[in-house]
Amino acid sequence: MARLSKQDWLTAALAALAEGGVGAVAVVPLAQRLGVTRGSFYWHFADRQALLREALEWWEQQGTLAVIDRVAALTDPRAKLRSLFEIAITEDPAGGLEPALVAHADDPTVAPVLRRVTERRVAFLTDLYAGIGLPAAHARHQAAVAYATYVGWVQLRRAVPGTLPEVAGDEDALAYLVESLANPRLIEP
Amino acid sequence: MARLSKQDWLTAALAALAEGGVGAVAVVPLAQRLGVTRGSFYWHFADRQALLREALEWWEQQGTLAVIDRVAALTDPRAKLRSLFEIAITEDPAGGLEPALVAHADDPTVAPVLRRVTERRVAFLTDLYAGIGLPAAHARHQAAVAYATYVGWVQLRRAVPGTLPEVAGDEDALAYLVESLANPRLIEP
DNA sequence: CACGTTCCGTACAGTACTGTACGGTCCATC
DNA sequence: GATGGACCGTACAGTACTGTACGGAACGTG
Repeated sequence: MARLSKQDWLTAALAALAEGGVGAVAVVPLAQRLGVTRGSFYWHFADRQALLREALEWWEQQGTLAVIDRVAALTDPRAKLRSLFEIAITEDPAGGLEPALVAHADDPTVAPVLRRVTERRVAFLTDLYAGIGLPAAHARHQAAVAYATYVGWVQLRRAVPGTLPEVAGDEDALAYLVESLANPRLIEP
Repeated sequence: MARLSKQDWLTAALAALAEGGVGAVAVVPLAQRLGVTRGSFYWHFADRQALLREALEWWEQQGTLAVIDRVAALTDPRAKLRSLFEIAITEDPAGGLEPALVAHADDPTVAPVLRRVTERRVAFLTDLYAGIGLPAAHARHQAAVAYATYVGWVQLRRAVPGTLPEVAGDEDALAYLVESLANPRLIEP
């Protein structure tokens, strides 16, 4: 398992990030897990932060845009909503990475990436809700609520898996969640 | 500001926990912020983990049970729901502490506390939803969704405050959120 | 005002990590 | 089969933290 590429370090960094947060993206532990010494790392990257930055950029490209593209291919707006939530909830873009990112949102390296991703996703959601007939402000509110639900759901699945079986694979609960988000009540503010 | 009590260290620990997570509950930085040296700490506590444990226990007592008691005093079940969400969202029990805890859910000290709190809250929510007429399984699902929304909401408020004005004090969005959670659709799974 | 308790400062030892410098190894290519 | 670039190991210096040991100050009570 000798001779690593830059990408090896990036994927290892994302895995560590998902498990232990920003603090876990440390050179020594990663090197041990990869079976090399830090000599390898400092050849590929300038420093610890460079690794973190590049790993996050890679995730921003892969994880977020890919899903949006897949859903945008559909035509029926309500089908788009259902499909989006199903994909987002069940596929779990990068194995519990999101909770870790949200948790370290104050980190100067994480913050801008998280900001961009959140913005893009909520904007996309807002469009979808507008597409099924919600007025503008209404759609924006519903998008915020729906995105919060998504964030909380993956967060809980990771935090208390045994305690809350609903968030961890229960078919009925999942269907309920998707329907709840795809069919918002038309509440007058 | 000399001569501290044990409680001084506990509250300082909770503040640090909210800001920087479990890793920020470190003796040296806390001592600096409190204007003393570590000599003080090791008189009050056996070690770092003792501080973390006692701080979490204190939070579990204060934060969670108090809110439930206040809401339980009301009679109308739907008013209970509204009141609960309003309190939970606006008062923010302990200043962004929850996101930090969820983030470090794998920490052996955090895990049991978080498990108990989540269990208690979801059970309480389930009762409330059953109280407004939802059948049992339905109520449980809705409780999970609602709690996820709450978790995500406070999480987002802390993570991307500028980006998502909805989650940070917007009156209309807040009202929309509360109504969404207090008036679930009656979806047949 | 002595005196024990409560609380804090300081010094020491130990651990885990970050960066840097440099020497060495593997490997394709010519 | 030598040569140069890609890759890794090792040693050194520096930082930030945890615990422990112990001496001493501050304080309330007799």
